[in-house]
Amino acid sequence: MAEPNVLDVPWGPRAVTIYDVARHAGVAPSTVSRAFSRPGRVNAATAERIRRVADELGYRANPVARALSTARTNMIAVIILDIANPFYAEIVRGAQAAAAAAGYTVVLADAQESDRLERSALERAVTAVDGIVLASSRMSDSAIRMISKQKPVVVLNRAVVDVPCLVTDNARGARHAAEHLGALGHEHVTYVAGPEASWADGMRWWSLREAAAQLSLRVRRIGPFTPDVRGGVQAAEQFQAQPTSAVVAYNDQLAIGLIRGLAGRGIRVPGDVSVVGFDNIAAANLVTPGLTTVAAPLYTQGVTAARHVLGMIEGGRGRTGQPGVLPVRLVVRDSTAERHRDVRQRRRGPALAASPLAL
Amino acid sequence: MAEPNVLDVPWGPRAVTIYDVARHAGVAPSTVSRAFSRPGRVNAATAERIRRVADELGYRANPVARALSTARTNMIAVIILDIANPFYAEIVRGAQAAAAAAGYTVVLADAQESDRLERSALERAVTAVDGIVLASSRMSDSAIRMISKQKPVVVLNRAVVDVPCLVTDNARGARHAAEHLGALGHEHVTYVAGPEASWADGMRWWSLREAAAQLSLRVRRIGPFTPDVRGGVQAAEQFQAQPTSAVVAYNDQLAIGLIRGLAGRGIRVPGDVSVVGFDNIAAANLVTPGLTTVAAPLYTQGVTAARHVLGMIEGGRGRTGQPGVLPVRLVVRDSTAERHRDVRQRRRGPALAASPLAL
DNA sequence: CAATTCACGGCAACCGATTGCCTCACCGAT
DNA sequence: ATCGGTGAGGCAATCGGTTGCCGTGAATTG
Repeated sequence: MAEPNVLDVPWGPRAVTIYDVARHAGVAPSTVSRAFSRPGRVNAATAERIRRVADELGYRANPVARALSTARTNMIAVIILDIANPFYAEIVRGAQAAAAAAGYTVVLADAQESDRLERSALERAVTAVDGIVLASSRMSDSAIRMISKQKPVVVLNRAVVDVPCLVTDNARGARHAAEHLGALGHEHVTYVAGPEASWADGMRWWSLREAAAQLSLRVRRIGPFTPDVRGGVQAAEQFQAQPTSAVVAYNDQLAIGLIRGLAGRGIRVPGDVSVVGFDNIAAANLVTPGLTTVAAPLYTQGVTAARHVLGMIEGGRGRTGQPGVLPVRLVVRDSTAERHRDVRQRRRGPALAASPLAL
Repeated sequence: MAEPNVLDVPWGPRAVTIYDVARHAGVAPSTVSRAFSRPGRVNAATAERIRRVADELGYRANPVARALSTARTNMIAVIILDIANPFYAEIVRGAQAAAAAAGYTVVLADAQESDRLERSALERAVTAVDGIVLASSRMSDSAIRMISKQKPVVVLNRAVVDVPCLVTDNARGARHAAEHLGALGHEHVTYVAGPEASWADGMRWWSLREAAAQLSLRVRRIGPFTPDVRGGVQAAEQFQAQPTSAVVAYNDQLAIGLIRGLAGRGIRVPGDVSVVGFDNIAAANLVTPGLTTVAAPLYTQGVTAARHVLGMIEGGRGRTGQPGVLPVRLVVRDSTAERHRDVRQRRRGPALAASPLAL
């Protein structure tokens, strides 16, 4: 009778609050609140009764109200550039696991590779969450520093002065790639570059160059290309103009696209050209040939980043000194092989034959 | 002097509120609030002054406080089963675009294929967002109905009575696949099943069966398998015991894994076996051979779902009658071909030769 | 036995924005 | 001169928890 007909109301009667519970349990609202959030503060029997009443009424704390008074939302944002990029999946998983363990929820925001969208996502996030993991960003260093002044921020795969960062060991990765190719007899390596705004791209190219110099390999760079399969196909066209027997690509998508593009031009991998990628995305093991690539501990990176943010939320400022560096390893699959001088091997390679370069 | 040293405070002094703005502008807080949210309600000159002061002070409305009094968070949750599953990427993109257009933010929650995690994600979401898009779910119908009583919910790729749903035309998709295979001369099709809890799996198998009957094809079913590449590799083993010349897989990952697994056993696709997948994930076009698959308008599905949820939030209940059905199309690539009776074609197929079935 | 501590629960003031209602000033119209 | 209308702004309640402080009765202590 006093109960309104549930079917009439759009989405149920207004949710039950601590006030409802308090009334039914014959206590003050504050006691209800403490019964849940301050164990030991209220008498065990009372707490039990409150909990029972709350259960019967179907009470759920309103996180918005809680957030307003505590200034804690118990959420951290993970901002990724592109949800379609499998690279982020493991990072997100790791962050989610670490956050959940600490009672936090991860909200994911996808910037869709757009500076503008990233900004607006951040704009909202900064006021709505307790901390932020920027899993690679296209924004300027100073913009990131700005955000970092307002909320705990950890930046991934990029070094920003005065902001806690967590990067993978691109230098060592590039070195591994160079050594691997060198050991296979390659003497000339092309680097297929990703976005100019990418910090990782700079690191990878620079380190590859460095390593190549030490190993007496010659390197050159083509690009930039958009870091997806399409970009790789485009790269193939440009590569063909001046081919080399070995390629290191900014990431796996580029590498995969490149291999596709080469195949379309009758250039075989690894028969004619060896290709190394970066990131070890799931697809790297799906394509034919399997892609040799530099793998980073992505899950661990996610966990570490989230823990760090959480630490900054609870504690004080984070270490903003040197960026944390995560180890990498080279996963050797079938896209790299010994260099072949033997031209007979190339069955359908007129374009290559026309090239002045000896592969 | 009165200003505390910014460097001393963990994350800036307490954010500036409408009260600060009001004081500096010499008006009441309510006027500040209206200046922003109720255009025309305050004098243009006053509004302008308030806006200027707010800018100078760096005022940003606190979404939590706003949400508390309006009972609107302006967020919708999109819950996906597995962030690593590329299938969801386009859906999320579409939902995000539609939400953004309406001034809403999408928060993504990844259930990691776990009923428990999905539940807890939902548990939190239900109180923290205005509406929910369940992009496929492993929960029970009744649990979903429960949630749907509390907040606007739209379910994707699954039909739940009394809850607004949006599915792709699995029946037609299965028919297309069957017709395509039939036209290529295949007479016996194996369905490689996905999770039993998947509504889509049931639909696909059932419809395939139906279509096959009409086309006088014989079908059988193996599985269930986990809907990832690994599952597909396992399926290959089981398939080999009783091979057929054509296969329809629950989704692309399974199809890709199956092709891998078959290749490892010397069975070639499409030479020996034709394979059709579902979903048309990005990788379907990356693998070799390119995967023939049933494609659905995923982006559109995301847009539609979000619009629907938004409509329910603003308006009343949603239509819960028949589920909306989105059209599909068959993308023919290289994993399907004419059936070969010719055994010479199989160079390394002893296992197949041992089979009693004529392919 | 008096003094003090302690456990337990209630009161009420927040958190920051929104909004219904009221007041006041000023307008033209009667 | 009076009245109704209207534009502009302020007051204060409200959303639902949280938490500092206080009061009470009981237990502990010297």
